[in-house]
Parts: sequence; structure tokens; C-alpha cells
Amino acid sequence: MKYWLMKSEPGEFGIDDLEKRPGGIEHWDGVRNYQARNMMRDGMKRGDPVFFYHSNCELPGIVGIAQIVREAYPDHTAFDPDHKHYDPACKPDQPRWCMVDVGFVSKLKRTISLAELKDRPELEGLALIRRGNRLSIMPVEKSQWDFILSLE
DNA sequence: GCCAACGTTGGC
DNA sequence: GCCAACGTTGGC
Repeated sequence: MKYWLMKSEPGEFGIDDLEKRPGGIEHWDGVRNYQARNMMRDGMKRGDPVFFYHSNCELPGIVGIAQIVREAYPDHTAFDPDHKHYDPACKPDQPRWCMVDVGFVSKLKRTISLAELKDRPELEGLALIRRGNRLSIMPVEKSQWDFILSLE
């Protein structure tokens, strides 16, 4: 089992939005970065736990837990010219982008802020706080996962 | 709103 | 294959 962190802007789609979806499940479309795609496609397995991270907001940080409920399949929004995530170079017979379905698990009692994560020597290797990291999907070590949860 | 840090694109 | 220009991410 692998552990993950996925970023989302709460103004677009936050942890509360996920919780309100039917069954607490939503597809995670719009990933347009190859590194992130590869992790989604090759790494994510059903049942993998995910930290839900709020970015680009008042208090960036980890706000909840989700899990992978469906493994990678083609991201259809790439084919839709009217969609925000449309990729004109992408044809349905050769899907370039994929998505997974994530399911709501729980909200943390409080936001574990980015500042707090940066402050912890135990999390030195965490991809999230490596300089210049802009990946929307990244792996989390089990030891890091456990430590972060212990901060709650 | 600013800006650093990337990733992508396209001319050559 | 190089690299400048451009677009995006995301903290602050």
C-alpha cells in the first residue's frame, strides 16, 4: 500500500465538496502534468490512503483523508472543447491524461498547515516542502504519514 | 497582486 | 538539441 497527497484549491473543489458528493466519491480530473499522471497511472492502487491538501487559499495545508476507490482511467475532460481542462492535442483513441476516483474518508480535526509541516525536522524529505515543488500529486512515506497524523 | 520556480512550446 | 518566451502554480 502506498500513501499519497493530492492538492486542490478549496475555491474550486475542497474537502467539503468531496464529502457532499454521492457516496463521497468524485473523479480527480484535470491533471495535466506528466509526473503527476505517471504516479496516478502507475502508482495509485485501490485502497491507497490520500492526504487532501488545500492550496492557494488562506491557510494552505492538509485538511482531510481520502482514498483511491478507482484506479486510473482516461480523463474524458481532455476531449471536451468546452471543458476547462480541454487538451486540443489529445485524441480519444489515444488518451494522454488519466484520472482516478477518490472517496472521502474523514476530515482532520484541524488543518495541519504547510507552515507547520515545514517546521518539522521529521518531515525534511517530504516532497510537498521540497523547494519549488509544484506537483499536484505526490507520494508520502508511511513514516511521514504516521507522523503527520500524530500532529492532529 | 507579486514573483519564484517550474514545465511546455516552438524557432532555429 | 538548445534556449528564449510564455504560461501556470501556489506561497506570501
